[in-house]
Amino acid sequence: MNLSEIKDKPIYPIRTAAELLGISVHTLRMYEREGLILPHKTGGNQRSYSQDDIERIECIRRAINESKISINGIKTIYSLIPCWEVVQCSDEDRRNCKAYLGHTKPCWTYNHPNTTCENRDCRECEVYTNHSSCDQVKELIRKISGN
Amino acid sequence: MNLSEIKDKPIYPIRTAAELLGISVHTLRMYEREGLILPHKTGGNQRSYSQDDIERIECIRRAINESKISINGIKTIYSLIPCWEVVQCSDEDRRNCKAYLGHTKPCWTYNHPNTTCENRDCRECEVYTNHSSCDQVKELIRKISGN
DNA sequence: GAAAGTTGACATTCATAGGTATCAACATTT
DNA sequence: AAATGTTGATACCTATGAATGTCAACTTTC
Repeated sequence: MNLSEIKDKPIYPIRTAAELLGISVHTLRMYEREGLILPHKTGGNQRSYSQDDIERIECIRRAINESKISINGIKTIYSLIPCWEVVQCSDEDRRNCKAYLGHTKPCWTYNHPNTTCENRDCRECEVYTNHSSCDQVKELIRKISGN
Repeated sequence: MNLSEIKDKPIYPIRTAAELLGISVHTLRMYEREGLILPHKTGGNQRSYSQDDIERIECIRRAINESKISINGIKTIYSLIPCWEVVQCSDEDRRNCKAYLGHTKPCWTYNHPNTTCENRDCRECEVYTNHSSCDQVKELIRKISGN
């Protein structure tokens, strides 16, 4: 198992994750309801957080507490990620895709029937895993421009 | 004079603009200090608002009041506009450009010495004039992707 | 089987962002 | 000349977003 796989291993139950982050269990569920995070679930539907999840949530909390970006602001920023370039979906897919067309919710909060994304697990998708900070979002926008 | 020139004619002093928008004079100055708007100035350094300015501010207020995006969130979203593709600046320009590299403030809030932008008036620039809403920002990101 | 998890609802606390008000000293507009 | 504008500071209000707590009924974990 390589490093990136280790970091994505779900190891912390919700209470432990909350303690590590210094926030309440309630808040973690709220972030999930808002579509900011996609924690692993056990067979019995219990949340389980990886080291990557912890770092992602720390990043989100910096945006809220230090950069003073509201949760709806973060959702909007995530919705601007050019996911279609990452997954290289078809023009046909794009024409019907709420994530491609919209600008309010992250792409990973939508169902994607009949598209390239329908068989992909958003949790594993680079759009989700590599873009927790504004920094990374802008880097992608720079990268896709021009070619 | 064509329609777009008429709509950009500075005609309202700050008090009138505030009344049209139903907000205080103070709030208008605050939006400007935050870098959300660039009103015209008279020879005597007094603000003067055009119809375009009014519409832009209405758009910003919808983002704040309806979409619940904080001012810092709006600034961050504006900072993601791929301005470099609009003005077609050089690679050299980009390497030294705070707007290209950063992700906290709109490009029109920076000075741009020794770049394509240094002789451009940001007020007239399409980056500023055509991207007051998230809708328009995303549309540009879609447009620049892939070619 | 005890501890910790689940969803959903509801009530509440706390901090602060967004917006207002006022002052002074001064400049511009009409 | 009077009205309206400027910057900058300072103090203040208030609406609300972020976060917490609790309860019930139930399930999963260890």
